Formats: sequence, structure tokens, C-alpha cells
Amino acid sequence: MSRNDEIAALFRGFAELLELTGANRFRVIAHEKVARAIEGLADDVATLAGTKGKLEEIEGIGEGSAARIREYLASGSIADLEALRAKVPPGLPELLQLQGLGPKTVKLLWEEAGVVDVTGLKAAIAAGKLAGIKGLGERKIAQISEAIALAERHVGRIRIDAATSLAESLVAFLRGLPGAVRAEFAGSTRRGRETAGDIDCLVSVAEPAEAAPLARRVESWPAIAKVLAAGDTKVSVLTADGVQADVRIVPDSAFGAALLYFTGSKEHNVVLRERAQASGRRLNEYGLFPDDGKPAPQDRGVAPIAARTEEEIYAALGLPWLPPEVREDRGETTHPVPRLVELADLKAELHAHTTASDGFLSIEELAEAAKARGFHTIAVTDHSRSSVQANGLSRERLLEHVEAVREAARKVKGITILAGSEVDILADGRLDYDDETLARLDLVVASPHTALRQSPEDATARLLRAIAHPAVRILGHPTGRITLGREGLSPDVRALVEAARTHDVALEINAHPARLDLRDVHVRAAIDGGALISINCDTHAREDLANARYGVLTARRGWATADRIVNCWSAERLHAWIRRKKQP
DNA sequence: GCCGTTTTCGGCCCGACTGTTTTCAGTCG
Repeated sequence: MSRNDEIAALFRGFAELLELTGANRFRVIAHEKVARAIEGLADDVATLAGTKGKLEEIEGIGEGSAARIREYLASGSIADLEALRAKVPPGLPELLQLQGLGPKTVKLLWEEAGVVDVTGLKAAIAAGKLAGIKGLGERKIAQISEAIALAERHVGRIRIDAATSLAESLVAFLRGLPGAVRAEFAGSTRRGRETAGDIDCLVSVAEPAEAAPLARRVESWPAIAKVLAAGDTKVSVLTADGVQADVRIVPDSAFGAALLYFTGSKEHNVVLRERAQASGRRLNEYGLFPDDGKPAPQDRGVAPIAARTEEEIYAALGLPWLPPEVREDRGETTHPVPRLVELADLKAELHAHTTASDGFLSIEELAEAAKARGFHTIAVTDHSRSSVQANGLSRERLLEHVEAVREAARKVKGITILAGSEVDILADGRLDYDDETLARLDLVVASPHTALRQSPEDATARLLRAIAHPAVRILGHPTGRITLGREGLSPDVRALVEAARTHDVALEINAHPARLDLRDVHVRAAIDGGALISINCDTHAREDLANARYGVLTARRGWATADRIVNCWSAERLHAWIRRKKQP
């Protein structure tokens, strides 16, 4: 775990313990906010902590939290947190993960029935120990039993590709229902986050009275394993794959307000509502209303100022329409957002494998696949010799392969085929081929594949050495992380960005949904730091090129513009950049 | 606990659904 994630987890745990001990809820929220703020940092929190006042500059981190972060970095623990842990049984926080169980109920179970973990909860239910506790009726107890069973089936977060395909199939189903006017998916999947905890969809009806009948039809979605909640305007379900999906039914006249609301992020929504409030208005999922001090204006016939589209709501708040990918409360309402890169801007794939190493396409098939996507350039970059598991090429095989690529380049018209290699960066930062061999290639993508558990210091030194190598043009999947799998390296990203800018090296966003490496906050650091980006599909098979959409989403989350992404450049500009000798 | 071109004290977003309730608390997003 990176140090940032470690400290974020610490504050999240702190918040849970505060909830369970009945602390002021705003204190709880404040701790959660600190956790999110640290997760959103590209910089190492320890580096910031070293400079006086830097931590306190971060929105949501005040004097108290900054002091605690420094205390943790210096001593490895936080006294206040340890004191709290001593008061609460260690198994209690896991009870909060159960659907429908919040701090109040968990506290009740603990104090009235001596329940301190999930095992104890199961036993207490089986022994009938919960019956008779005030506030716990028969149905609530049944609901808790159900939640325990569900937790065993629930898969947790899923990757963006799985989330997207599930969301798209739900939307297609909703659009086909009688009475449905419009349907879209929202939530973190619309924002392009690398993983999703659930699927959020909305569907509109012409008249409010049609919502309830449509809600009943939503329950007939074939993918449903269990209906978790079924109201007139909201249906929550668990799919057979263990993924939760929430469907909201809204009047079509409020579709924009609902889409804005359910796209989030929660933090972005809070900023928008505060903005509305500051000008005497109120924003909810039904629209932007004049604030008359009373709740639920939509139920009292108050006409909205804006509701039909996201654009008109943003405009009424004095903002341009903001792309969903930047709605994270990372400055999007206070700094101008440039025109972000789009999928159609991509004109080249610079990281691809053939049957020579571990790909499934011949050189010519690969070139045709890239051409079919309208690309002007494809780089053949098979694995280097150390990647034995991926059938990496020996020096001799590489030189033969280069000849085969040049032969194919003569045959296939309408696209430039470059002879390159994805060269392993060894643990100490040396490259996997000698300089003379590297000099024979058109393009070198240097990537780490092994020793992915080394220290941040070693990882930084290793990657800096690779960036500085005169043959290297692109740093491939810089951290080697696997989404929902392996943590990968935690280098000093700011230092990498600075070196990449100096040596004119592009940092890759590997578009494969299992990688998405660089990740969004790193892209933002690269863009802010003046480095170039390369979006590549790491193509092994024809369908891999379709993953470009996820790379583009990640780039957009990092505020990347097409001008800074080498794959978006014209053939002339890209080829000149690739040929240009780096300064030693 | 954090924050301030109304404030260094007194606020801190808003609504839906469920269950245990005679009017609301807890949970969730």
C-alpha cells in the first residue's frame, strides 16, 4: 500500500470508530474528508508533511489532522486513534459493512447483545438473543440475516470494463420498457473511474404518475438475483454476479437535474449545492429552485429555474458544462477546464505485441487492425528477452523481427509500421538490451515487469534511470499496478514527471482496464508538470484496441488535452518526435 | 474537525426507502 493509501485508510478507520462511539457526525465527516483528500493527492503525503504549512493548504485538512499525519509519520501511530481503538472491539467496524447496518444499530447490538463481530452476530441471531431489544423488530432481524448472506455473495468493487458493459446492458433494458422516455447510466462509471462499487442508472417517464408502474417493470430485469429495495421512484437490486445496481425513475422534465445528481461525485454535488445556496437557491435531483426556506420545492409546485439538461443547470450556477470525468472536486469549479482529449483524437498505437512474443496477431494483421481504426501509425513492440513468461525476444530474434517488420511496412499501404520493442526495465534501472541493439529500433517503450515490490526510493531511482536513457521515448505502465489486484511500484511521481519533461519522454497511460497505469491522479500531475502522455492499448489481440476508450477516460480524469498526448499528433509531428535524438 | 468578500463561532447538502413507529429514526447514495 502506498503511504497515501495507508494514511487515507487510517483516517477512514478513525471516522468509523468515531461513528461507533457516537461522536459528532460532522467530526466523522471531517475525518472521511481528510481520507478522500489524501487519496486524491499525486504527491507523497510524507513529502508534503516535510514542508511547513503544505498539508494545511489542502482543502479539508486543518491543523489537527495535519498534526496527526505528522505524528503518524514520525512515530508510526496516532495516540488519539489508539485510545479510540482501545475502547472499541476490533470486529465492530466490519459490521458496518453489512447492508442496512449503520453505527446506531451496531452500537445497539454491541451494548444490548454483546455482539462484537459478524460471527457473534450470526450466533446471537441463531440463539434468539436479539428478540426483544427495543428498536429491533422481527423484520429488522430478518434483514440483518439477509445482509450477512448477501455480504458473502457480494463481489465488492468491479473493474470499469465490467461495470460499463453491465451498465450498458441495463440501459438497453430500461430503454425497451413501455413508458420509458430516456435512460442513461450515471455514477462513477459515467465519470470513468477505474473501478465501480455499484451501477447507477436513471430512466425517465413523461408524467410523475407513470414512475411507480415503471418501477415495477424494472424489477423484471433478467440479471436480477435479488431486489434489495423497491419504491415508486427507486429500485435497488443485486445481480446474479453479485453487483448492486440502483435505478432511479424521474420525470423527463427533470432528467438533467437527475443525471447531474446521480453522476456525482458526491463531493462535486456538495460544491454545486453550496454554490446554489450562496445565491439563494436550492439544488436537488429535481432541479435548481429558488430557496424559500422550505424543503422539497418540487412537491409544492415550485417551478424550477433549471432542470431539463445539465447544461442549463451549470449555466444557471455560472459554470460551463463540466465533463463527468472531472467532477471530483479537484478544482473544476474554480479553474477553467480545457477541451479534453476525445477517443476520436487518437491516431496511433505505440505499444503492441505480435505472435513473435505473446500476442495473437501477425505484424500484418496488427497493422490492418490499427488501420481499420483510422490510425496513421502502429508500433510493433514485442517483449524483450527477460520477459521469459511472455516469450521475450533474444537479441538475435529481435533483429530478425525488425527485418520482418520492415518487410511488412513495405507491403502494407496506408499506415506507418514502426519497429520497436517493449524493453524491460531491470530492477536497477538498466535496460534489457545493450545500447547498440536499442539503436537499431525506431521506438523504445521501457516498462517495469518484475521487482514490483521494491521500495518507493528504489522504484524512483530505477524509473529515473530508464527515463534518462537516450534510447527511451515512452515509459510504459510506469507503476506496474494491476487494478483490484497488485499495488505495484510507488515511485515519486513528481520526480518522474520532472525527469520526463526534461528528457522529452512520454509517460504511458496503459489503456487496458486491468492496468490503467498511469492512474488518473498521476496523469493530472503529469499534465500540471508539463510532461507528455502516451495512451496505448498494449495490444495483444484485435479487440484490445477497443480498450482505448478507458485510456481516454483516465486521461480526461487527469485533465489531459490532445496536444499533450503524442498519439493524437499528426504523423509528421509524431514521427519527428520519435526520430529526434534526446539530449544526453 | 474544518472553515469564513455576511462569520474565529456556529454552522456544516438533500431526498428516498425501510422498519418500527403513532410522527420518526436509521441507513444509503
